[in-house]
Amino acid sequence: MKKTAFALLGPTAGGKSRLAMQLAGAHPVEIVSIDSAQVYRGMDIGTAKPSPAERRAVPHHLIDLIDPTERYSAGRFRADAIRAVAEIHGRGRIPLLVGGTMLYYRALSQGLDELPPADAEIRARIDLEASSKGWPALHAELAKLDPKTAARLEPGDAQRIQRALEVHRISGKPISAFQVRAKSELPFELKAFSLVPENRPELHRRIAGRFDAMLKSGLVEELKTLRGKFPLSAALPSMRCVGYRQAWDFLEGRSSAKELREAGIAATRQLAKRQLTWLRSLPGIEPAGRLAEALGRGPT
RNA sequence: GGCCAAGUAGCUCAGUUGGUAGAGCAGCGGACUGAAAAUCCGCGUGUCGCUGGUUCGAUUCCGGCCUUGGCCA
Repeated sequence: MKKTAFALLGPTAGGKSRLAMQLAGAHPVEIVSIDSAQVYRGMDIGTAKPSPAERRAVPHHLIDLIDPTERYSAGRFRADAIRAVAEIHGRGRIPLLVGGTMLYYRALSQGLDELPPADAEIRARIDLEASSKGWPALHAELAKLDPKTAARLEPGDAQRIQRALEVHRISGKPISAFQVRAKSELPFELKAFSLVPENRPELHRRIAGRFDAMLKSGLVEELKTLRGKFPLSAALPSMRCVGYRQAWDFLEGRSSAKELREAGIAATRQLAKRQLTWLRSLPGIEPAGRLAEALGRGPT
């Protein structure tokens, strides 16, 4: 019989971490982060990482994996998460995956097809082409190589057009040939729950409150320190994270303190909205209210 | 108190030589396969400050009033 892992999903600032810590007080739980931003070392304030005290009280995994100059991926998350869950089971404890990066959750729960990994050099070359021709031209090129993928992508969807061209250049095959949605079995059972604030105004209040708290705790200072320590650029995935992107503009003198606050809060709301869209589309997710009960009875 | 300017979408503003109006941002919905806190798509009725007048018709022209900012007392 397969062992079980639990997942707690929800929009940012929705109270997931708090609930997770609470549950960890009552059950032998270790937390696995499902968070594409908490993987960066040194990005603590803006990603609302659990505090050192919380991490001492309850083991947390998949946090602080890479420097902000590096890149992570959904594929790597899937492998890392499967390994972390196995280790926790090996210790006779319960894995609780907590986070809001829904692509990572889906990659874990539904699997990923075997695609060639990213290639920084090819991406740089495609970026260069795009800057002279524009993305619609590259979309037209893609239409010749991979009509199926081109048909489902918008001519302005830079990121996906680039990925599709990248896969073709690496493998000589269209990305659609890889995307067969192969069934990939997880070595454990995964039960997912979602925590969503009662209403939108409440969520928005929490988001504003939390962003103000981040500014007060020194989000801008944190970024300034990171910029002194690493050769960062605004194009890096780490620097596109909510809060850091806006703080970057502020440090570059492109926005005022007031604009930083407003843009940061708006970006967080938009993130939360996308997370809610994901949550509505994902199958088999139960309300978080049932999680405590499930942990209590679940055979681990 | 006098003079001047501005009052149009939640915000910043454009516009209508008189035929009831549109951008950006915000917001809302959606998509999503190794960058995903990313990337992209769709959605715009609002007493055009209030009130009289002129007019077939006023958000637009004229008068008065109100509010805000500036200058002068």
